[in-house]
Amino acid sequence: MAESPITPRAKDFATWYQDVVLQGDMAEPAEIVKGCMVIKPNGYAVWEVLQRELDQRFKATGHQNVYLPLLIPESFLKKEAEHVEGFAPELAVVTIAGGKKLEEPYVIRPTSETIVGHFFSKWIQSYRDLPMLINQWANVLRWELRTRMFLRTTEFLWQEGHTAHSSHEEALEEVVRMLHVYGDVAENVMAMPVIRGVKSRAEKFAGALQSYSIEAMMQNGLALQAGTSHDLGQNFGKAFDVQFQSKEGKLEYVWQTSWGVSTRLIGGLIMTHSDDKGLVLPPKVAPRKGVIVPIYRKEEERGPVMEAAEKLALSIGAHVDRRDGQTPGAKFFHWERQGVPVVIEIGPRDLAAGNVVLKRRDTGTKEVIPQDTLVAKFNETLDAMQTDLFAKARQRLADNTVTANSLEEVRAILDDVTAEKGGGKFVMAHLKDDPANDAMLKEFRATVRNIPLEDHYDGPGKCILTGEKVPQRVVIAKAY
RNA sequence: CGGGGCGUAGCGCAGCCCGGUAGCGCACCUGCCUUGGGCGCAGGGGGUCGCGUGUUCGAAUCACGCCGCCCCGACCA
Repeated sequence: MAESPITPRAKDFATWYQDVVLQGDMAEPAEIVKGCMVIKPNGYAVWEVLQRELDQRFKATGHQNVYLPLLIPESFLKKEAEHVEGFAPELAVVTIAGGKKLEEPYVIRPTSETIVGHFFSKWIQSYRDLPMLINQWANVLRWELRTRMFLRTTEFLWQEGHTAHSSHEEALEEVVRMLHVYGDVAENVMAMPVIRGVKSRAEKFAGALQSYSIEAMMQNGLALQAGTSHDLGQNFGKAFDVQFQSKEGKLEYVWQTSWGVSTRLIGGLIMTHSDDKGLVLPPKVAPRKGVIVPIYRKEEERGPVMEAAEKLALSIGAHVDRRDGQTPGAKFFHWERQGVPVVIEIGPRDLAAGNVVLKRRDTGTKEVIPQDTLVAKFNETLDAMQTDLFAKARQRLADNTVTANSLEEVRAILDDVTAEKGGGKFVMAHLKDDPANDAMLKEFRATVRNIPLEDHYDGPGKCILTGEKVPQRVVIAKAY
């Protein structure tokens, strides 16, 4: 594709984000389908890495994958009052199929709790069938008013775990366990620090007793909900009659959970690490960790250089940029924009000296090293970059998290923040968990992101709105 | 859905106000030459000007309608 300049973050953060996605060849707007995007090979490869990392962890915690229908009978949605109310505005409905009007319309799944409820009721009879631990990798569709690639599109890819348990305690353990799986992948794979916490009542999932989330901070200080895990209580169990016979022989409703992360993670990844030169991918999610750019001047140099390049590539599993007619300079720019962690140059001079040149994407540092140390140095550089990216992001989170002890302070901090200007903050304040209080924050377009599990900033205090004593501070921020 | 911007070659744009049959840069193709951070020169291919209707002898250009994209808000993973 044609490669244009990237708008600097400081000038226009939203445009910068778009430029990075486009220039990194991650995705593009579907254009012919409103609100949808095409995830291109580079973007999909990152998704595959995330899928693999997550799926491994799901399996390790006892879950199995299934696939459920895309179409859900409309009546299903209505069985859980709060659920239908929450999703009704964003549903797409199929009313005609096979040339005939359907007796009962289907909705295209916005999520699968209802259809899971139906099948759980078929599959579960006894406590021996519990816990039931399933997950599905799927697409879902929500008619969004405003879309941004990866962050919010009408159709997106995600994973939704659904589990049923015999007790609330066990279900809650599951909810928290999966929240920590998400936190682990976010921090240790994506190098994206997150705050694990409980959603406020106003922000919880429609139909859940309680929702948990991991919240990340983007480079402009805005929050991104990067994953959610819900305690569904017995709400869907009751709506879909999911009962089991206990050891004691009593019929009881199951306790369910659901949890999900989506392709939105890729948006978070981009807005956490990338810079004005383009995409920056932490080594652990980079589909291509290293690329070798061969350099030769004369035709007789070409053979030996290519040979050395191929051999080195094999030793570290790197890709050789064999394209002819492209100058090395053009190739460097190309791979830089693709976020490749390490680019290795090898030319006649290196060949003569037995060296290679190693360039690290995030710091831009170049190092000349002996060829026989490449494997070690390459891996070491990847590790260092992974560690440094996380440290840098964590520092940014710390630097932009502040405390406030009154509504006025919160306002002063958040009032003038927009996505364009950047400079958003996470404000830690005491606030009672009451939807009426969340509503007060709307005035400056902020929301309660979550109530952290780890007590980041002191203990109990007085609610900045009502003066009531509350156990801890909550995270207030503007969000995507 | 409200406000703003935009839609002309694969990409970025000019032309539109003042109607006369489409141009520039990059990319692409051919040849030569080059290659350690976006090589150069020469030649060449490619567009029913987002869609529709209307006004006109004639519409990229004017009018009306529609569609899509981006930004800002309300809604949301």
